[in-house]
Amino acid sequence: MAKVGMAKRSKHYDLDSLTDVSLAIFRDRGYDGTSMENLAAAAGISKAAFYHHVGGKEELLARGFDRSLDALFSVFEEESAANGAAVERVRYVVRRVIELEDRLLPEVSVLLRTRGNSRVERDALARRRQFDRQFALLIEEAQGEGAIRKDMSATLAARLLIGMCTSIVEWWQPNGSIQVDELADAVVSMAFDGLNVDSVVRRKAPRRVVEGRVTSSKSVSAKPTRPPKSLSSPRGKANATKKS
Amino acid sequence: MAKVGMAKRSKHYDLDSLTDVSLAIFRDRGYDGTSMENLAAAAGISKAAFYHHVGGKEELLARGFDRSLDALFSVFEEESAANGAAVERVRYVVRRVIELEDRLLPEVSVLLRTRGNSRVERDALARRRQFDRQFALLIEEAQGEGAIRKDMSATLAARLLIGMCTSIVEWWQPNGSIQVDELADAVVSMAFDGLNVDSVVRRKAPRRVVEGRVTSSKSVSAKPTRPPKSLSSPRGKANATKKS
DNA sequence: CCCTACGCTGACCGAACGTTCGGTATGGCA
DNA sequence: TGCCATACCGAACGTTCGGTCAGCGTAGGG
Repeated sequence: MAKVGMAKRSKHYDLDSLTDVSLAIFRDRGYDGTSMENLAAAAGISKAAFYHHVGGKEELLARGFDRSLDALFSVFEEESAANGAAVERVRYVVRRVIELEDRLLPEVSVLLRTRGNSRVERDALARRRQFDRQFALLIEEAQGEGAIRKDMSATLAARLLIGMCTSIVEWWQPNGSIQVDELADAVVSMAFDGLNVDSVVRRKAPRRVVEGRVTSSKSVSAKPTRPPKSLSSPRGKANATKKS
Repeated sequence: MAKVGMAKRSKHYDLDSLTDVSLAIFRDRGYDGTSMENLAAAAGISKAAFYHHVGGKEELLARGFDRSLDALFSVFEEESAANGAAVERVRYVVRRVIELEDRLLPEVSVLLRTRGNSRVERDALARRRQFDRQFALLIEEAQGEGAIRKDMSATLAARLLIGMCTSIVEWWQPNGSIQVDELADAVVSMAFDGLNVDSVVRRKAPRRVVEGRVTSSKSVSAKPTRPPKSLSSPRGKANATKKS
């Protein structure tokens, strides 16, 4: 049980970093399309050595699911998601989800692509559906407060809105040319104001306008309180090689 | 070569119907998560019998890709997508894409989930990216005509818009309680008018308003010329059984 | 009534899968 | 120095994969 000094002495691999690597590979080959050989190669060790640190393929998947789902649900617990006008809470959750997609891109991608072929996957799907339900409830609340149009069912609006958010993981690359905040602004703005030209000019919210144009061309719509820069998860590197 | 009367005599399986079955299974197990045994079982025949009709697993995938991509690109060729105001053409394409997702749900689902693990998949991805590029061009054109806000890049707007559309395949079920037209209306309306309460009341387009409310609570925004009810593709039935 | 062509089967193939095992190198501590 | 836990490897495990094959039953034309 001599664990003292372990973290220092062992300059080698640990479950967390191998999970990082694995999820990155899962993300771009798909879980079923990834072999343990792929993962070991990406980590730079043999398959057997890989198994020395990792319980199995499905454990890695489960850890990825937990990472994203825990992060997703914790959003609802946050101050700005629990108090205030429902619309603002919706906006806040949307922003936080997008930030999560940036910070936990592989985890969220893998979660969103899961089809429920195993027990682990089905459990994750159930939790995810629970999240969607909770989000739809928020939308409904905002409708009740008269802040979101009622001519569309809350369920449908919620599906389309989180659908727009989740589709981001398909093309998003962290540390790319576009900033996460810009992206979040764009999504919130498009979702609430629409793409029409006159969308920007709103009478409802007080917004400074100069000669018929909004003063800032970027970061349009309302900005709620900024979320905290907390939580864990460092990202590992991985060099994958595709087959065929 | 006595092919006369074949179609009549052979009341059994053909490539097209087996492709239908296979794509349905691919849709809910994922391509890599599906075995030929799964497909044969879903078709109700032995694996060997299945191979009697089908060239191989990848052929089925390729046929699915072709079905969706051909249908997707043919949308651009249609009258309403080629002529008129760019915004209307955007709206039209969005509607047609949603209809395609309804009519070719398995095909489109499989296409959208492809990760490029083989030559066939990479080719399909390339074609799909080409579609997205063409769509972004349309958006750009609409911006140039002053019909879509310019404070968001055409690329980003295109990604979010088609992202909203493509996310539909994750939960949509044909012949469900909600109609395809309603869905398309909702998407177009949310994308262009936004979710804000005052979104419905627009000064730009002439729209009848009674006491500050739009006359119709459903089917809000503009409706372009209806697309044709053409093209092929009957759907087959399949009873899949999950593993684990 | 036989012949042939076709639809289909069970038995099977080599390869790749996830996983395990026997064994070796290493490095901190007794 | 000797010891042992740890990190790692090559090889192989049993299973499942995508795919093949020789042969069987039968329908239809001669």
